[in-house]
Amino acid sequence: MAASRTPRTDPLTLEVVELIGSVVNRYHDEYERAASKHALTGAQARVLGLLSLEPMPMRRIAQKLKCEPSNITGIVDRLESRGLVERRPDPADRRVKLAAPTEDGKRTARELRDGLDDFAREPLGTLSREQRVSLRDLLKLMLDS
Amino acid sequence: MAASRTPRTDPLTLEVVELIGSVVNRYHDEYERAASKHALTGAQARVLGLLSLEPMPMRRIAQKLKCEPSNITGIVDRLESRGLVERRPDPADRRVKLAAPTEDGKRTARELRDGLDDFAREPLGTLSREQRVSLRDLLKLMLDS
DNA sequence: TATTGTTATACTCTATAACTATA
DNA sequence: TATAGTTATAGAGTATAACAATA
Repeated sequence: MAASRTPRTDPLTLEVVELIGSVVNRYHDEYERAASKHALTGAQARVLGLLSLEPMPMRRIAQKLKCEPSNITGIVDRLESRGLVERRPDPADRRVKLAAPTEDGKRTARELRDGLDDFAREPLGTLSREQRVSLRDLLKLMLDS
Repeated sequence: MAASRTPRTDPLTLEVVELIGSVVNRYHDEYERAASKHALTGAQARVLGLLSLEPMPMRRIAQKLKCEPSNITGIVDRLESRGLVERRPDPADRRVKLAAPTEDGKRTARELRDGLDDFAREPLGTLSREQRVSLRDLLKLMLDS
């Protein structure tokens, strides 16, 4: 009568959660490895990658990274001292500083992105095209919830 | 004649990598959120979760977490000072200290694990049983590479 | 008054190197 | 001599609170 309601005890779901955990670990390791190849920390690599898509105010970086704005100051400081990022004034609001990647920073971001290919090539390389389509559709479905 | 060889430029693969990145972020956020509900950091939660499966020497915790053994001292110190973990002597080797969860620690680990249900319930909840089976099989295939 | 970025502070995680007690 | 755990140290990320410049 009372249908089992909690996914808590569903072995299949638990197995999938477990597997996703493994994927998360593997992805995370690859990301850190790619970053450290360029002597960057994970946080620095994330900020650089973000800015390579679009320059933005310090405050918005913090929103994207879900951390306090005060932290961004130090991270951008370190990227700037290495010539990968620069701070520009915002003509529209003199309080705002726009962080933007330098040419060197753009190149580093591109190489960093390519470094993730190790992830694409290995775990994903074993899947056929059809399987990758299935995986894509399932992940999209998941993330749209 | 020369078949396109690099997955680097394959849009489908890139899309899947992008989606996996989103899943990684979501999973990571849920994990941190569950940990901070118990006033634990991510590293503390990971160690506690590990020990809840099986008590082990300090050194092995470091291997599992892929960090230096010296770091584990502090993390276990903090867990121990909160009564979640204790250090026991190893009868077989007096150099070794076995870290083990207390009853309180076991309960916390269990609650932490249940906290991940938010992840299982929401993103995974939208998938049918058949879709979860497909996802499981694809992830297994990926991780076996 | 409110907002942007910064500084100051304290805590945690991290790697490295040196130390201790065992083996 | 080799190994397990620890300590000491320094760098980085994090949150909190207070500050200057600007809106």
